[in-house]
Amino acid sequence: MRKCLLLSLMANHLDTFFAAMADPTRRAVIERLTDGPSSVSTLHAPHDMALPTFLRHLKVLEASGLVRSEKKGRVRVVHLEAAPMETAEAWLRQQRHMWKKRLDRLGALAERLERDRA
Amino acid sequence: MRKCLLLSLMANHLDTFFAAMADPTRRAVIERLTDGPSSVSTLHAPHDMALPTFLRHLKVLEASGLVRSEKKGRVRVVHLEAAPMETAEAWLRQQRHMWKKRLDRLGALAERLERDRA
DNA sequence: AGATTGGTTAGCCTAGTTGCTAACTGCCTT
DNA sequence: AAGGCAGTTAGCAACTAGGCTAACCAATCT
Repeated sequence: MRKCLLLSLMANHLDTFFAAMADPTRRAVIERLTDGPSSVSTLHAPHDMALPTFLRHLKVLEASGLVRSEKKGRVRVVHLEAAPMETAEAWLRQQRHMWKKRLDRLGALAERLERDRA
Repeated sequence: MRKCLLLSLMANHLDTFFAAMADPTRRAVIERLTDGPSSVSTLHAPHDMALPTFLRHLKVLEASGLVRSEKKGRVRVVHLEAAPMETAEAWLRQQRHMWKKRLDRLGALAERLERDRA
């Protein structure tokens, strides 16, 4: 029961995380933030879109937990939060691991058959 | 120029990959497929939705390259394709790496300041 | 105080996604 | 050949996503 709750929470996180990453603008923001916090308008500058539109991308990132921000005076400073990325990476690694394990079992089986035939 | 083309191709792959992963039904299918290929209706069984709806999820997965399928007689067999997952995992790892490197630089700087103050 | 800068809210539009049902094709079994 | 099973196509409704403009705070600069 406990585990089920945990899993569904994580599922929800994966939902918002992957959805957040599915947009090139948002991935570019993430890349940009890996070398340090930055203000909204600085982040906005290289992107050819209206500021309100861009702001909504930031909100999506923030809602997914990938990014946090606080306001100092009239400028809002945004910074990266690595934890959700680790969660997702772990999930992917897990899937690949399962997949590889199965292929190994399959390989072993093939080898056994080969040996038996000889 | 060549690199730019490559990057934009990858960007496009990341788009479709992350979008594909943003849905719990589709992630469940991926998990299921890690332990072997399976037919459409077998994959469908545990999901409480109409078959045509489910089929579209499969199409999304196939379009993103995560999955391939071929038809044998009247049944279509679906199997996992690990490469796109590796690409995405690599991208995430890269971002985390950049982030960590920056934190290290920051740590070193702090340490230097500390030393100077002493 | 008034103008400027940085961000925010509200509202609109278009395109795409996710669910459904109904009807159809094409292979297999009897 | 008839029936059923596996999948597919077409078309509809509800909702979300991503873009825009216009108008609006609130902090700073002159």
